[in-house]
Amino acid sequence: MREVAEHAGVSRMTVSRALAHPEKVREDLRRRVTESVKALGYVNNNLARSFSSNRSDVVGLILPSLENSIFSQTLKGISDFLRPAGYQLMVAQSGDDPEDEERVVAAFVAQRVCGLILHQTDHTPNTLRMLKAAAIPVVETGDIPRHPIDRAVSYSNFDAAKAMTLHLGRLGYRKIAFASLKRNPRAAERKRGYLAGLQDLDIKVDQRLILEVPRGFAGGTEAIRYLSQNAPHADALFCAGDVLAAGALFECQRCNWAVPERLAIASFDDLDLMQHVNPAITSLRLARHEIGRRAAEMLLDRMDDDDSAIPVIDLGFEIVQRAST
Amino acid sequence: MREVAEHAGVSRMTVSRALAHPEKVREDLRRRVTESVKALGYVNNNLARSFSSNRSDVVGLILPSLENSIFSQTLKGISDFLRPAGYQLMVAQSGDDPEDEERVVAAFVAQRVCGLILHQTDHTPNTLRMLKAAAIPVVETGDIPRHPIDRAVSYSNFDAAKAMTLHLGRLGYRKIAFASLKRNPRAAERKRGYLAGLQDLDIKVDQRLILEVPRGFAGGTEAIRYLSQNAPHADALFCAGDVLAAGALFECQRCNWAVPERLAIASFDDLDLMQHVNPAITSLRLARHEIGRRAAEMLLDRMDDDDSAIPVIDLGFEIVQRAST
DNA sequence: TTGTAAGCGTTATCAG
DNA sequence: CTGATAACGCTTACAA
Repeated sequence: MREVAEHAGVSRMTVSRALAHPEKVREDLRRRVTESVKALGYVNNNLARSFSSNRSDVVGLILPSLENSIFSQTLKGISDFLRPAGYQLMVAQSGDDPEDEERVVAAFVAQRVCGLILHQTDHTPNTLRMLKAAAIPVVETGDIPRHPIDRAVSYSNFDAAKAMTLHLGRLGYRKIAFASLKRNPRAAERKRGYLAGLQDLDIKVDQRLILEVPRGFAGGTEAIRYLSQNAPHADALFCAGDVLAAGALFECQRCNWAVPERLAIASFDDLDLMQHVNPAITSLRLARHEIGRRAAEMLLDRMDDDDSAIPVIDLGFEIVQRAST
Repeated sequence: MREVAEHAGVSRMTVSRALAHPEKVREDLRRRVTESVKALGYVNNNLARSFSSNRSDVVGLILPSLENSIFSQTLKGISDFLRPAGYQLMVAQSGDDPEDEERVVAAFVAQRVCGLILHQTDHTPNTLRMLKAAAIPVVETGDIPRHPIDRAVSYSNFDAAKAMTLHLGRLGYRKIAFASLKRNPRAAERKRGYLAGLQDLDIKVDQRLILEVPRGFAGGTEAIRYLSQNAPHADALFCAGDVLAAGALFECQRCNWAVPERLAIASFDDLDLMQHVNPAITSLRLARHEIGRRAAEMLLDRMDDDDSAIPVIDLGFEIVQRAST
């Protein structure tokens, strides 16, 4: 920057101002500066800037998993909003383990991120302490948290699962099976919603209809195999996981189980895939991209000390009825 | 840090050393420092550290798209390697546009990332200039670059597509259609490979069999509709895109086109999906997670000024023959 | 092995 | 609107 200042015949301070607050510098000087910057190929040192001003423009994002397409949508939503606003995005995964999350939060706080988006609502006491001490805005976004740290943008896993269960009940299904995922707090909430839905429908819980399977297509395959052996009376299967339902459908095709006649299938996430398979799968549409966008927006508002907004935004969901139910 | 130093009764320098090079501090002092750190809840300021030492521990990653599951795999591979090594990951997307990439590179260079992984091999002159000026290690990874900037870890889109075309030829298919993606340099390379394969097979190029479709399942649907109207003589369809092939298969199911009897389908990427659909789809298995891991590894080697490694690593591919061909 | 002093490149502050 | 000066919190280099 010193070189630029000399080249333009002004002080370093003027260069700094011309770059950060152009409106505070007289037109002619500003032009001389920008020309010198270009001539010398000067690249601002953001590290020094952040350090000096004690405020960085890097947002941290912690996702349960980096290779899950449903999180990619949120990631993109966040990035789409952040980048035009001049912010950078740092990512890491927590594997849905609060201890892992704690380590990442520690690293991000050390990195002095200016804000944090957490796709998780369970945190260790240490994480909460660090976040409080760091005093940076935080937006949670995997579920509607019971005790939000700061702000939250999400849908309610409980409400969505309950609504789908009621929907299946309204369609006449009574032996509704539920396939959940192990060690996944959001899937656990969905299971709670499913159980609440059954209660509203006056259907007694049948433990044989509640399963836990691994994630991915293979989990869906497993679910169908389990049902055909242990619970052939099931008339519908509600899958808590993204691609479980598709895996289940593919296995039904192989077993010649007609969907929805032999078994109806409903899914929790409306991936593109759901509307292209045969038959198309009934699912819950969640505004995952929008959640990311809004979370980023909220974070930026928070950085400007805008306390006006509602602390928790529930973006809801939509049941998309298709041929599989 | 001053507070920690006072609390532990040592100099700030000793604290710094105890944290960065524990082996260079006597046991008892080291313990006093770590205890003070814990007692005061001190979090190291990585910004100041990076700024002062003029070397950050943040790696930049630029992907064509953030919401594509095939890139997620690479992203995860990178993250899995970087995080245990104590590095952070900053991500952004380029939309396969070299101009966009240039903007992101500029931002990342300003941020003083210690290395860069680019999932792209076409760059603007300005990007190259910046990268050279910044003198940071760069690993390219979307294809085998003709003129690598620094290092590269990838497979060859050309080789893979050619091999699959030859494979289809060997199976007896002669009217092999190819579905490519618009504005995607990697798909363009794959098309070149397809054409080279045809030549080796002594099959004359039939322009009616070469299509360009939008990405996603819908593109596959479109490909089948196009073929049934304009090129019903096609006996195989080789899809250049990740989910195109699945979309095509689903449309075949709806049209009652038997796969592979009426039309064989081959895919470029071996997503999990490919082995679960009916029939399972023949595809090219690319070590996407491994590419990420190796790219990160190479980057870290480069930072230690390790010039020993081979500049370009071709991780190859594997043809997975399944029921669809 | 530990401590001292200087400086990294920028912005905040205040004076002109 | 512009410029001089002093931080910012850490590490490097050197001295003890």
